[in-house]
Amino acid sequence: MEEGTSKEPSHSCCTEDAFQWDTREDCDVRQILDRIGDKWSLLVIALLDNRCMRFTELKKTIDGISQRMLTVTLRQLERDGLVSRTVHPVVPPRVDYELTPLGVTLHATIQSLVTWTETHQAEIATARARYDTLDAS
Amino acid sequence: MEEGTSKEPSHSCCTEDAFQWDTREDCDVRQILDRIGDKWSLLVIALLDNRCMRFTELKKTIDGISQRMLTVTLRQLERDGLVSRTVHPVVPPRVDYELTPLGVTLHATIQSLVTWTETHQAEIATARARYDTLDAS
DNA sequence: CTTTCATGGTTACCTCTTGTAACTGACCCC
DNA sequence: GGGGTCAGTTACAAGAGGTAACCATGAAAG
Repeated sequence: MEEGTSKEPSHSCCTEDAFQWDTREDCDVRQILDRIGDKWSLLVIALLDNRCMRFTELKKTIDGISQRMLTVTLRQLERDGLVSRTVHPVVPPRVDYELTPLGVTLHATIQSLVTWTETHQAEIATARARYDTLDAS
Repeated sequence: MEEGTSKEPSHSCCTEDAFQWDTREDCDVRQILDRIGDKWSLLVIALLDNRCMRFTELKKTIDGISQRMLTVTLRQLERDGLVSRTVHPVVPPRVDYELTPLGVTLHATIQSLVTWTETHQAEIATARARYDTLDAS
């Protein structure tokens, strides 16, 4: 009944037409997704919603980020052209971070992710609770 | 001219009305974003587009993922109620992974992220090249 | 004049997460 | 009975990230 003896080449039970994008580690899409999908970039972009923020302000706002990782994350986002970094030659130093036009286009998508999360957090909490009780049985 | 002497409480140069969501490390939204924004979950969900896939199939498709991390990622997604795991009691074992209805709602958003990445990869590549040459000067 | 403080970092070190590779267990085929 | 398949698990190495201390500058405080 089950054709799982690995003789059957039809490995997928539903549609066969594959994903249309490249999953190779060295392709552009993967490299960009790795950046977006790291621990902090998403949060930084989500916070920089049509306003600029200073380094310390971001650090205070993003609970749990270390100074080093905020620096690293912002440099990467700057390198990707998503965030602009403006140094004001004053003392104490003042550096403003702001989304670039490209960053703004990404912000919209990321915001929808955040919205999804807000909308479905209760369902996920329920699923987790159920999974954990099943595990304990 | 520059009011950067830290006497000014108005730390933001643009709008002051803050982000509406919680950035605390222990809040639901952050925990879910941490899951979504890890190295592999995004890719798994993106690939499970209205079809089920077997473990080995996912492993072959997602270039660079290790067996261990695929196991861990799938278990987490299952715990979150985003992916369903179906074990067929055959030999050799056959396990099908599929998006749950909740997972499908997330897939739409993640797909828009992938689409954004595809659309703007050239711009990002350009930005990176420019940044790197500036750095070398 | 000396001390203190603030900002936006950088550096050394140590921990925790992830990758690597070998092993398992059930059964089929040869 | 030796080798192959699938879906893992385990021990260990490598790499990413966290922690805390330090730096430069100049204004303000004493």
